[in-house]
Amino acid sequence: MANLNSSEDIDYGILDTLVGYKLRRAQVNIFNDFSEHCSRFGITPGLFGVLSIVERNPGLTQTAIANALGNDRSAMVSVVDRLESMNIVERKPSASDRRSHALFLTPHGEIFYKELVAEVLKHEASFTSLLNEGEKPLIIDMLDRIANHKPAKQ
Amino acid sequence: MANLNSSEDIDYGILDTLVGYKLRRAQVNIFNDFSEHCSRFGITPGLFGVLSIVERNPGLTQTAIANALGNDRSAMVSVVDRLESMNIVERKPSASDRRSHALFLTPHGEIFYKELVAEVLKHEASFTSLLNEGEKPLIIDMLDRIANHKPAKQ
DNA sequence: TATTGTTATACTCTATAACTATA
DNA sequence: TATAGTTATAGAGTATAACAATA
Repeated sequence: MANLNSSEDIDYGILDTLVGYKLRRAQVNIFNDFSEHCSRFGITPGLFGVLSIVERNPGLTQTAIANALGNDRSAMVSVVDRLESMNIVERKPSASDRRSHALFLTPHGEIFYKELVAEVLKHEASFTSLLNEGEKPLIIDMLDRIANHKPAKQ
Repeated sequence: MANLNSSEDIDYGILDTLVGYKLRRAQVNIFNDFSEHCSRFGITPGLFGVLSIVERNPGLTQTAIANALGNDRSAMVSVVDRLESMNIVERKPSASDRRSHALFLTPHGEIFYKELVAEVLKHEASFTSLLNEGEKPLIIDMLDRIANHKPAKQ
């Protein structure tokens, strides 16, 4: 009897030629591995993005960070709440604008982030090992092109 | 006064070197454009994936399709319900196993899918135009490697 | 015993709208 | 008038567990 559940004989048709579909499958797999690596830190890919921006750009506002990451500022609230509750990030009143909060890593956050980055780099190396000489800068360049492409509305 | 909301001067640090982060940004952008192109069809990237598998592999069970797409079979229920309510897909009783449903495109679904593919190919061409000679097969190959990589648990 | 479709459920992510305090 | 942070809310996507029918 034919095995209707085997995925070996599946014809993916056009999906095998679509960059978007392949991007999706790759992104899900690499994010799952990231999450496994960083679960002991309690850090998800989204939290890591915020931490990385704060670490390199201390004093930015929540809205600036949301814009940098392409997210809505409303989503920043619970993220920063979580990072503050973990004693990794702190909100400080902005000197120039009393509406906004300036974000900084705490002293513990600085140490935490360094250990976290070491784990992230292990994860990254595992995937980078799949790429041949010169392929990593090339795929990052291609992904930048795709990420920044804004087709004209029709 | 310094503009804390400009994303021009942001230092992305390690994020600029992480394939996972770049994949995420690229995938979000290309999925948004896909959704805009296909909104008049009422089709999301996820629905398109199911349709493409059904069209090329008529008679597969819901579980087989979920496995092919890397999703859980429980998520197939509402997806197939939606596609049936749109008269695009139909569940037929499996001849060999009365537990399972065999999925097929309806006659209208066949026409619908052809028109949909034409729109998807416009979307795809817009992004493929960003890639130079030989880069598309290369990025698809790299994305396949990343999608299929299963690091040993540590 | 195992699998299929299903249901109920829950969790994350994301986005929108509206409010307040400030600018 | 406009903006920052916040709150409430809602939708999509995804996953787990359990159940009835069937294998």
